[in-house]
This record gives sequence, structure tokens and C-alpha cells, in this order.
Amino acid sequence: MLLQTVENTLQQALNAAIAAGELPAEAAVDSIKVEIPRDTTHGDYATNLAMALAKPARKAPRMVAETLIKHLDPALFEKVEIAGPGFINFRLAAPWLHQQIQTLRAADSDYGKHAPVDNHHYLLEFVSANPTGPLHFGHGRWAVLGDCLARLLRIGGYNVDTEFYVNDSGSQIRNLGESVRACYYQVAAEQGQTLTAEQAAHQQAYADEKANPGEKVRFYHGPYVYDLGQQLYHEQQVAALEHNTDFFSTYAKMAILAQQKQELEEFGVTFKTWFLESSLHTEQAVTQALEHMKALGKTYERDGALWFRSTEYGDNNDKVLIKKDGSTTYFANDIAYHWNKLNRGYDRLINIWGADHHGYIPRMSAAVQALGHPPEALEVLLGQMVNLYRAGEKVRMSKRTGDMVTFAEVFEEVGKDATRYLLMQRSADSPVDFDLELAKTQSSENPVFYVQYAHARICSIFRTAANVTRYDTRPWQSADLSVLQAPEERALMIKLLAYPDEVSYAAAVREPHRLTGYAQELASLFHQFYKQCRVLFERPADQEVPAEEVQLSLARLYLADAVRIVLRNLLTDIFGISAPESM
RNA sequence: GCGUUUGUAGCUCAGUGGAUAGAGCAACUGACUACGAAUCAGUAGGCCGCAGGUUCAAAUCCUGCCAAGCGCACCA
Repeated sequence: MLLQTVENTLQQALNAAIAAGELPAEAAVDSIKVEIPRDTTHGDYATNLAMALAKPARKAPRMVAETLIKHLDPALFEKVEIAGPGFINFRLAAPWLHQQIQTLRAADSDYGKHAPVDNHHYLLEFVSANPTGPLHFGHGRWAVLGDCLARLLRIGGYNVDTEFYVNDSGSQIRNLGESVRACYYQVAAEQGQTLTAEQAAHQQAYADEKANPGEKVRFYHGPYVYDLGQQLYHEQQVAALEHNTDFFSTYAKMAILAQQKQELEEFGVTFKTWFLESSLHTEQAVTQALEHMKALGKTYERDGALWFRSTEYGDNNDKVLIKKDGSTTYFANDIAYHWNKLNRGYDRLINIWGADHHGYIPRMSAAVQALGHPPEALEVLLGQMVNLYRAGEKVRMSKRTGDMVTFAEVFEEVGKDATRYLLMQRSADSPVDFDLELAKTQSSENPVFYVQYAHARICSIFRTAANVTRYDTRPWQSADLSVLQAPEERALMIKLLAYPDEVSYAAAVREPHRLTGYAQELASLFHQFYKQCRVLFERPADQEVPAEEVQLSLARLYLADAVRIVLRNLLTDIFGISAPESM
């Protein structure tokens, strides 16, 4: 909240200058931008305010800057200077800085958490894989993105729940059931059971397609399908021979769903709700939603179908809700689902979709608006695809053909912490080329270990401190921080205090990847500090450790602990990975 | 054709209209007889896709073009 503090101070100075008649009233602005300069010689914080005001104030930027500085609260800063074309550079006063570090330590695991920023109730929906096969690696990306975003939003002061939407009805589920049924017959035949003509034919059709997959593949051929058939035979023996496709569909989807849930939980991703699409049909929710749309006058009939006037809300053409054959479209089901979410009290819906669904956004947005909600009630975050490589060779990720690397395999190979970190490091906008061999071979130089190492190193310092015999390290919690004067110490403190601002901004723009950058920078500043500033001192047995060194040692322990707190909060609360005490 | 995302160092990618565009990997040179070398210090590497425009100021905003991914169903 440092940025806010500096901005408020500037705003007060501006108001005072206007009140004193030194700047014209036209100079009043409502948003002041303060930033942390890249170049540390430009101060801890800087603003372009004077340059922005130059035109309305009809004065040279440097003149405006001088006027503003005259009215600044002097307690915060030890130096304020005008630089370049009219930047105002601030250097924070050391006592104030030290006081903020103490506030940080007092907050401990609450440091970085924000008070509620609005009164909305957010529902973040992500992954939402079809229960027709194991999760692939692309789902892993959405899982990490969504989970980290949910953590970030909560810490950033948003009231958010998470949900996994299960598309557990429709033709794909039927195809899955047909596939498992065929595999079950195959197992039964292998076990010496006699199949009926229909059963044998069905099993043959499946085997034929597997042997010669054409352009249009109907069945699922992944190894997990056969496994399910086998598993079912072991559980029920011949009993299932009597059952129809629905039985196999239900059996398969429940088994796959349970598997997905378990994988995600092991990966540290949990959902408040697993919402079944089939529950909408049993409750007639689709019908009700469509009746509601009709009553609102948002639909019309044409060519024997029911259409939604999505063009009223900017879509490029109207969309069909009920097909000529009387069945509802996927879109109609989705409207029912979103209506359901809104009716459950969520007035802000955030969906994470793969970039291949972006053409779907205008119609969904139109539907939410037609249901009486503002455009901002639906927010869709698009994630670009993940291309998976193994030793430079592209791995396909198609469920139908069974030629795929599953998420579980990658997770197993690369590990939870590294996989999560590598996936959340990149912005959702950029496609990821993920090479399995590279991820593994580079694992010891993986960026995640750099951050974790800084945390482990601090823990190690405190273990060592307990064994320092030449002076008492125990009173570090009441250390006098005024002895922290080195540039490395200062840079570290400034960075620590930027943490709440980083959280706030990353949450507002829905970009958790920004915090991996912050984590790298903080770890880097700590490693520099560690190299340059000794924390623990020793002397030969016949010499005393000077009092100044003891003081410095205690203050540095205090600072190191503050770094530990922020690193731990980042790693465990936002990244969802471990903060190891040793590695 | 329309829409959308992307184009930044050899590679993978950060970059909130600001000051000399950054990091990691790869390459090269140095640093452990006191706190963890999974580290640090340094060298080298750039028409920020191209061209215009807006601005005191553009990698960032606008327009056009080039290239790549994705999407444009009474499929799900």
C-alpha cells in the first residue's frame, strides 16, 4: 500500500497548491500515477505528475514540480528531487521505512492480504474438462492458472468461489459408453463368455475403427477405455452383459471424474463445487431458462428453430437455441448453466477458456446481458494452448485417438512444484512450448528452486544463529533497524514493502504470472544482500565480537525474517507450492 | 474474407504511456579456510515484425501491412 500512500501525499500537495492559488484549478486530476523506477538512482518512487499537469497548468513541468514539492508532507521522504524532463523522484525516509518493516513482521502470514475491494460475489470456473478421458496437459495449465488466480484474488480482497463444470451428458458421453461397452465385450469374450450377435458386431465395429481410424473417429481408443472395460468385468463379471449403453456411460464417466478429481487434489487444486451438467436436465433448468428468455422477448422462431437475438448485444449473428429436431443446442445448455450461477448469488462470473473457444464469448456475453446483467458480470479469460514436446518432438494431445501424454504423466515426471511454477510463470496470452525432457534436465536450474533456495537459506541462517556462541542472537526480534544502511539492505526493504501493491495489481488485471517475476526479483535481492552483508559474525577465541557488529547482526536477522515471511506467503499462499526449510 | 491472440537477445519469455528495453537458459571471465556456490560479480549478445499516426514522451495507444496460432455450425 506504499504506492497508495505516496499517491495520497501527492494528491494532498496538489490540492494545497491549488488552494494557495499557485496552480490553476484546471490542474486538478483524479488519478495520480506513481511508479517504482527501474533505475534505482531515480529514487524509490517516481511520478510523472508534473509533466501531466504542464499543459493544464500552462507552466513548464519543472516549475510545476517545484510548486508541488513545496507542499509535500516532509515526514515520508528524506529526499525529493526533480529530474530529467520533470519527473519527481522520492527517496523514502529511513525511520519510516524501518517502521513499515516492523508492521510487515507483525502482520506475518496476513502480510499482503487486502481488505474487501468490492461487494461482488465472484465465481471462477476453470478446467471443466469433459469426463471422457484423463486430463491432458493443457488442462494442467488451466488448473494452475485458475487455482493461482483464485488464491491471488482472495488475498487481493475479492470474494471468490471456484467451480468445475462437468459436461456429463450429450453425444460424447454416449460415445464413451459405447466404447467402454465394446471393450467390456472384448474382455468378456477373452474370458470365454459367449456374446450375442449384436454384442459381437458392436465389439467388431470398435476393433475395426481402432485398426483403421478414418477421418471421422466415433469411438474413444485410449488405453484407459480398455482398462475401464476390464475393471468393470472384474467387478461385475457377466452381469453387465445385460446392460445398455447408458449403464456403461454412467460407469465410465463416474470413474473418470473420480480420477480427475484425485489428480487435481494431488496437484493442490481443489474446487468448491463440481457442477454436473446432467443436473440441469433433470431439474428442467434448460427449459426454464429458455422460457425465461422467451418471456423477456429475446427470442423468435424461424425455420422451425428457436433463435436468440444475440445481435442486440453486439454478436455478429443470432444463435439457435432449439434445433429443428426439437433438441437444445450446447449454447442453450450453457445459458441455463450461467443463469444457474447467477441465480446462486454470483454476480461476477469469471471463466477460464482455451483460446479455441474465443469465438464463443460474444454469444455468452449477450446471453448474460439478456438475462439482465451488465457486461462486466461475465469475464472470460482466454488461455493459449500448450504444445507439449518430448526431446524436441511434438506430442499430440488428442483424446480420441489415444495418442497423448496425460497430465498425470507430466506431473509424475516433473514434480508438483516445478510443474506449477513453470505453468504459472507465463502469461495466459502466450502459448507455451513445454519440453518434457528440458523441464526434467533443467530441474536443478529451474527458476522455482531459485526462489525456494532463498527461503531455505534464510531458515538455515536461523539454524546457524542458534549455535552462535560468541554473542546472544536471541534478542533479534527487538533489534534496532536504524543500523541497516547498506544499499542492498535498502533495496530489499523497498522490495518487501512493494508486495501488497504487487498483489493488488496482479489481482486487478487477473495475471498471477506477474508475481513469479516479483518472487524472482525478491529472491535475487536477498541473494545479493546475503553475499554482500554478513548476517552472523565470528571472531577468533581471543577476541570479542564488537558491539556494532552484534547490533548489525540482530538487525539483519530481523530483515532476513521479513524476507522469509514474504517468500513463504508467496510460495504457499499464492503459488500453492512448498516453502522448504532445507533442500 | 471476418474476428481474435501473438511477434522483444542464439533459445524460452518478462515488461503498468516514461528516464540507458530486462530476466532465465546457452557462451565466455572471475569469486567459497566465517552464515548453504541450487549462489554472487562481470563480458558478450537488440532496426522491440514493418510503415505511418497520436503524445512533451510509444515495445506499450491508434491505423495499415507482413508472419504465425486459434475461431467463424440448427457440433459439443
